[in-house]
Formats: sequence, C-alpha cells, structure tokens
Amino acid sequence: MVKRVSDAVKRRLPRYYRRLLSLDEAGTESVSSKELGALLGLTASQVRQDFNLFGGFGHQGYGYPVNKLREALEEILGLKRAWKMVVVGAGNIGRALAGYGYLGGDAFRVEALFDVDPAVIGTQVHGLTVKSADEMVSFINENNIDIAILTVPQEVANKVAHLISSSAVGAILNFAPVKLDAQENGPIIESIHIIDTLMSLTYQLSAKNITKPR
Amino acid sequence: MVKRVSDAVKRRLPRYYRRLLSLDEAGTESVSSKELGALLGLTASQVRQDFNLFGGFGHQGYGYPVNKLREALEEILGLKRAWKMVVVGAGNIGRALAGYGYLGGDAFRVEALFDVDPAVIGTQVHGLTVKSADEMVSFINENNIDIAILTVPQEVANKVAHLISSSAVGAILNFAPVKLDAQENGPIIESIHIIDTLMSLTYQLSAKNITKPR
DNA sequence: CGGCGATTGTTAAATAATTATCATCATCCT
DNA sequence: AGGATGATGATAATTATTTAACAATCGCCG
Repeated sequence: MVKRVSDAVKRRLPRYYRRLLSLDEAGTESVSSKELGALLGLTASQVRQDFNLFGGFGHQGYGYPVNKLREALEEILGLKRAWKMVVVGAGNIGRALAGYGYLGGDAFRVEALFDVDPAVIGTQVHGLTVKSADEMVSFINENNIDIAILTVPQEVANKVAHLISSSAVGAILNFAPVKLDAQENGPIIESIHIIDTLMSLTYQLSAKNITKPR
Repeated sequence: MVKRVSDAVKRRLPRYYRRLLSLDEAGTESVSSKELGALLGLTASQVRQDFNLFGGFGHQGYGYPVNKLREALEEILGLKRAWKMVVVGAGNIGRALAGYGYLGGDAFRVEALFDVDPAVIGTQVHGLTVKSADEMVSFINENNIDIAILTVPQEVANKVAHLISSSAVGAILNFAPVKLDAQENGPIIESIHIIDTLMSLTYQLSAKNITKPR
C-alpha cells in the first residue's frame, strides 16, 4: 500500500477532499468514480486509480461512501489536527492572509504576523499585532509553528527564506515570484506565483487569436 | 513551428521569462540551456525542448542571447501590451490584489473593483472607489476589460462567474476554492486555490513522519 | 585559415501519467 | 433464491512528458 504518490496526485487530493466535503454536507451517502470524476473534470478511471493508492474505500456495485472517504482524506491530508502558521511580510497579500479564517477554520491558524518596517510594527491587522522580524525565529521555535507564509518582496525573499529555514518550521508557503533555493533537510516549500498564472492567461489570450485550439 | 504546447510547458514559460528578465537586468548577455536549467531546477534537455517549440533562439557553442530570448518570451506571453483587469469581490484578497502594481507594472492594470455589500461600495481601496456589482458587466464591456479576477466567497463563485461570462471578458482568474464550470466559447479560466496548496503542505508534512522520501 | 571546444537542435529512448478493459463481487429486484 | 446490474480494483494499453544521445554548427585561438 506504500505506493509512490506522484505530484499530479498530490495536487488532486485537496480537490477530492473539497468536493467530498461538500457532498457530505449535502447529505449525499455514496458517489461513484464516474460521478465524482464528472464533478472534477477527471475520468472515472483516474479517480479509482488515485484512491487505490491509499487503499480500497469503495463498494463494488455501490460506489464510494462519501463520509468514510472524506474521513480518510482528512486523515491523509493531515486535517485532523490544527496547524500553526505565521505570516512573514505585512504587505497587501500578507495582511489579507492574516485574516484567513478559511475552510476548516480549525485546521489552519495564523498565530503571528511579522515585518521589518518600523512604521508597520505594532499596528493591528485582523486582531494580530504586527511583530518585528527580529523576533521571528524565536517565536517560531517557542510556539511550535508548522508553516511560514512568505509574502515579502522578491528582492529579499531568498534571504528571509534562509532565515526561516534556520528555525524549526516544517514548511514554507511562498508567494514571492522567485524560486526559493531548497536545502537538504530544510522545510518543505510550495509556491504560489500569482503573476505566473496571470502570464499564463495572457499567453492563452494571445495564442487564441493566432491559432485555434486543435 | 505550430507544435502543440502542453500544459506543463505553459506553466514553465512564465518561470523562464522571470529568470530571463532578471538575468537581462543583471547585464548577462548569454546563457546556456545547462545554466538556465540549473537556475530553474530543470534539465538542459528540457529547456532546449521547450524553446524549440517556438523556434531556434540559440547559437551553437554559445548559448541563448538573454535579451533576444527575453524579448521573444515577452512576445509569446503577450506582455508587449497592457491588459486591463477588474477585481470582483472586495474582501481581503480582493483588496490586496487591487493594489497590484506588480512586475511589469505596465502589463497588468486593475481598472475597477466591485462588490455587493452596500457598506463597502463607495469606499476607497488603493485609489479605486469600490463600485456596485450591478455595474460590473456594463463596465467590462464599455472599458474592454481583458481579465476578471474573482475573489468572492465560494458559495456565490459560480453564480458570479456565470454573470462575468455573459460579458465580453477574455479570461477569469479565480481565487475561490471551487471548480468553476467552464462554458463552450466562454472566457479562459485559471484558478489559484490557496487552500489546496496549504493542504498539499500538510499532506507532505504528515507523510514525512510516516514514510521517509525514498 | 583550420581545428578544437562548446552548445545547440533534433531524434530516439526511457519514464511517467492517463485511459481503457475486464474479471469480480455486492446488492437489488423479481 | 438467483440472475441481472452496476461499479470496483487491477492490469494492460495508450499517450504524454522527460531525459539522453549525437550530429551539425559556430566562434575562438593559435
């Protein structure tokens, strides 16, 4: 049962979970791979393949029990516990994320918000007082922070990421449009590059007017 | 030269561009596929394959001229012109994005910000006055808006997306944690699901403690 | 002015991911 | 009670993506 989970599957798991959650809340008892695939734009085959990486959740002739599968995904994704986070960089995006009491408000908690700007330090953002970046590493270590959300300007992103990596944090969620250089045994890094997604859109918009999609 | 561009390549193009831009700004004249690959965590082979989809930009024995390649990518990605955007939903993320004078501040411009909440309509956000959602479709059409950034609550995301689709907008950048149902000949849709990326992190953090990476 | 070193563009091979197929089995209906 | 139905789990086939290999080519240096 310890099969390799590809990146592609890893990206699909949260999507399955979100959909299962909403089906469960709607009171749906079971769902077939075909139905779920249709809801997510995937083939039935792929849905079954994916779930079978983690074990057999389905009943033949019946489909998958929504509640049980949702529970299983919750376990797999580590959502049965709360994760403590800090936001590093109190700019526009950083402040927005500090107010993130979102989906499974239980699972993700922002514990602190840091910045270097003296004019910003001490101000209130969504009930948090912005702390000085000097305190960051010790705060992370003393409060067992799991995830650092990095929203600093790209020029300093790697420097700050390096500093964060010297703490005991488990993962970094990077919003700076820069590739952070990963370190052996350092935190897990995932990036969200908004600007890249925008450029992907303009690429497609530009291409649309030249060649039709096949 | 009209080869099919896969999704994987499409996602790498902006990364190439960003790196080329910074190399160019640093005054670097040429870069080999090997060097560029190392900077981006790709193989030299892959870099060459990708560029060759769009034509031969390199000089044998020499590498790729940074400036010329950057220009070419700018053309390919459609960054030679300005793109007009609106932000729909003046919540935390929406307000943050309204202040988006980011990278190629020339290429992307936020022209307006919409919401349904009477308490928010009329307020100022980063120099923009929040407009009523009632005006949205006509504003998009009259001002030739290219991209709508959707940052409304998930419950109404599809409803609003549908409304946007009735306008002449070319693309939607969706931040709601929901799969928008695409329509034939409707706008191009790309989504950024922050919550999914967080879950992908907790999945990896959870998995790390059970099985070591092979 | 000719050979050497380096790096491309291209084709081929290997690997990974997705889709299709099918035997098996649980449930339901008559 | 038994067969039809429908959907899983597993395996096989297909397709896509990545990596490797190598001949062709350019500039540089002597």
